[in-house]
Amino acid sequence: MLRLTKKADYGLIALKYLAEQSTNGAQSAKDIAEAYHIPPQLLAKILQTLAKSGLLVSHAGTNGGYALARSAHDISAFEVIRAIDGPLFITSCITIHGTCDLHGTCTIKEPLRKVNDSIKELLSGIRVSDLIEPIEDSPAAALAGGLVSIAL
Amino acid sequence: MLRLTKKADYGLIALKYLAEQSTNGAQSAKDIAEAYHIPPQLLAKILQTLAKSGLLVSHAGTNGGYALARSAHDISAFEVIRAIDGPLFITSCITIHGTCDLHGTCTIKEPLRKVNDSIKELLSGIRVSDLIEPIEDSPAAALAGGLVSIAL
DNA sequence: AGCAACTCCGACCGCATTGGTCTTGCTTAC
DNA sequence: GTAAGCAAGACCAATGCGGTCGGAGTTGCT
Ligand code: FES
Ligand code: FES
Repeated sequence: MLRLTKKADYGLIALKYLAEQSTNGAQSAKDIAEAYHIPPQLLAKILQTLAKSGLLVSHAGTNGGYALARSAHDISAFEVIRAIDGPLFITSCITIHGTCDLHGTCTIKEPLRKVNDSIKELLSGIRVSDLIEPIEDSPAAALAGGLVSIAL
Repeated sequence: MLRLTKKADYGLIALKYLAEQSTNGAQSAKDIAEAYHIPPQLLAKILQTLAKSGLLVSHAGTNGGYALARSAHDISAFEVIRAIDGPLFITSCITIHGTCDLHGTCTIKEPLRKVNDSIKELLSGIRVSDLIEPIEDSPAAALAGGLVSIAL
């Protein structure tokens, strides 16, 4: 259930790496790929997507590479996933026609949308800076992540 | 992102319908399918899966059909989704080998697991009975759904 | 009991999406 | 000028989802 695509997974790994190495200037796609043993060409394409979305800045040429466009503290996991996997959402009702086949008959559409929003809130509360140093169950953790209440 | 399969969607619809019609005895898969204009054979298979998972009880023969195994108040959305889509989780690292290719190198595995757990908690707090009468933003809603705090 | 209708059940198949690769071209530093 | 690196597109293989088919079992009626 609720599978996150591998591309998004790779994207988050790369983001985290770039956040850690932010002092060393730009990092090439090849370097990141080798550091984690993931297909270089695939990661390159992912980074391009992220760059087009404005999350990364790219610099071509020798000693070029990618760097974070904003501070690691200011990039949410939700943005990353949305940039890579597109605005797909939990309601599978998005067919090619743009709308669900069961336009009026589906009765659980609205409750699921609420759930969807909650998950969105949850992911928006997670920033890449949080991935670097996993804050254990400290009081600050609840504050950092935020509280998500699900109301049907 | 985070797409819920159409099967699970159909399953939830069926569960809701069965909960509403619980007084009228068992309902056949064909009846439910026609009520919502979804492929009958497909829904049949979904109901079979749910029956095998113990969420529904099936009764063959004339005037047979399916009925809820437990009270609608006691079946969570999480159980339904898990029964249909299997125990797939947000970490896409479950290859055919059973474990991720990046066994030690992946650094975001643990944070994502926490997120996964939070979503699980969220879905577990939603019961089929909640789908029937959508409780608007009442104070009881927060109580019913529970509060989910995400702590990395 | 025998029959017929009805419903569940398991196996099967086409297709969309995803993960991954290759080729080509453009930009920049040295 | 040349090598390092990004950018962009087409292209391919496989997983798994959505959907379909025929069969086995059960119930109610005569
Ligand atoms: S199937 Fe379209 S809203 Fe549920
Ligand atoms: S890719 Fe396996 S844990 Fe992230």
